[in-house]
Amino acid sequence: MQTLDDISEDGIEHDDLSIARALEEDIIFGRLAPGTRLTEDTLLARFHVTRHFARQAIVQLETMGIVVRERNKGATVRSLTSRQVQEIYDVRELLQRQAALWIPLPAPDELIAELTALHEEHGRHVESGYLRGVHETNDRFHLTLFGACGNSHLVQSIELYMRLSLPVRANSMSSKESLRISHEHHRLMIEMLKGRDNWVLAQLCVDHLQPSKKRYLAYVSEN
Amino acid sequence: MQTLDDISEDGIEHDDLSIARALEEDIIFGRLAPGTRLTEDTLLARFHVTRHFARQAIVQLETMGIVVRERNKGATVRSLTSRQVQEIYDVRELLQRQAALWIPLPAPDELIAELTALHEEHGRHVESGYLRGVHETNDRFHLTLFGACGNSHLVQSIELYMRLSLPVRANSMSSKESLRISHEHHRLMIEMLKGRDNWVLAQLCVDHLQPSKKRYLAYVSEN
DNA sequence: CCATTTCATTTTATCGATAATTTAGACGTC
DNA sequence: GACGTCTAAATTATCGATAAAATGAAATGG
Repeated sequence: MQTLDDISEDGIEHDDLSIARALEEDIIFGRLAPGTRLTEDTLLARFHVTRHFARQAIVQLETMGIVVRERNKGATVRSLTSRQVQEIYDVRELLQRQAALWIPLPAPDELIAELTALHEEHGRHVESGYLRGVHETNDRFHLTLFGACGNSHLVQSIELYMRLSLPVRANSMSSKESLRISHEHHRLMIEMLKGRDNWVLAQLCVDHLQPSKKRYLAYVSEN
Repeated sequence: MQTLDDISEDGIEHDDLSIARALEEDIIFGRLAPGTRLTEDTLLARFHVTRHFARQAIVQLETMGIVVRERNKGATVRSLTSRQVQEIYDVRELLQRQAALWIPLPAPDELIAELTALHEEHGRHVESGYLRGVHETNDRFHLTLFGACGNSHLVQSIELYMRLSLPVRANSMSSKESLRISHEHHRLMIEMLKGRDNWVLAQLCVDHLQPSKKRYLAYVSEN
């Protein structure tokens, strides 16, 4: 297992937000396993920033829900029990289903166009195996889609739960086959946006969440 | 209008969390109007803490969603447009309805007992006009109730949205009549917990939110 | 040999000072 | 009088140093 110390970030200017983003990526790509300790000094050394920023970044990560802090003990990458995963996904499904139901159908052409563009970029990244791009366009796709529901607070909560499920989704990034299935789901969603049936769309959005959840739960139950 | 400077907190030891709580209370009781600026120096003077804690408290309040920060400009108490209130309440209703639906009925006796105790305390505070107590027992009542759904993440999100709607709920604290109605709702909820009909309970929980929302929306529309 | 205490090390928490940024008002120019 | 520029005041952002707390290893006593 690679440790934090092996990763260096020379010559890049960092603030607390970019540190948080970098670490977020490390987690989804499995470079940082759940439970890993995150000491301020390590971040200090890796990102060449002052203690203030390292600290701030950890606070950031905590409010983003991907790190847990204990007083006077520092932070560790959040690790999820299967119970917690179940809970998180129950709420994710609730939120995303409702967002889908609230999207006015048929959706306007600009939205379709925007999503189609994201979808194509996503497809390219899947085929070329550029995981960072896959992850990023995937999230942008969903946030754009759900953004159409018109309730920005709901979208914010959806975003929060997307981050909470980061370690769960990490597994699914490894197989090109599952990425292709996910990509196909996205295509169907765009089709549904052209129609008038919110319920089918909502069901599709919920079904879309199942594979990575199931894969993760199966994975933890055998350990 | 009372300003921040008029309030002093001599002789009390504060950390960032207690400052956040104190300010939260100021907001719900209307002592701090939405839009009010919150400078670090003001908090410094009021709570006699170091800059570090004042700052931390503001960050806290920001993540709690009751304060907005702009870079290099400081924080202001969040003010909600009617659009935002509508959005927040749409999500609140979604979350609380689902939580109610997930509560296993009939509820265990211990839960009934716990809620009944809270309910009685709430009633006493209403009658004696002790608003701080009303607010606190009210929130504890709801968190205990929804906690019975078994999904701690859902409860956390419900809590978040309770805080987001703080300024909305502030209005309803002023009239004893509306507090009594609210109190009666709680009694009905406890009754429902003894039965087996989740849907009635859920509807009651949603209806319970309407008065303060409507009062607030009516209030802002006439200005 | 086990339990307990002490102590050095590691790590986080807190602080006051300084730097950087924004704001608003004074001033001059067109 | 409108417009832009320049300062001074107010305020937040950043920093390095120090304090406090937790941890684990070594020493001590039973």
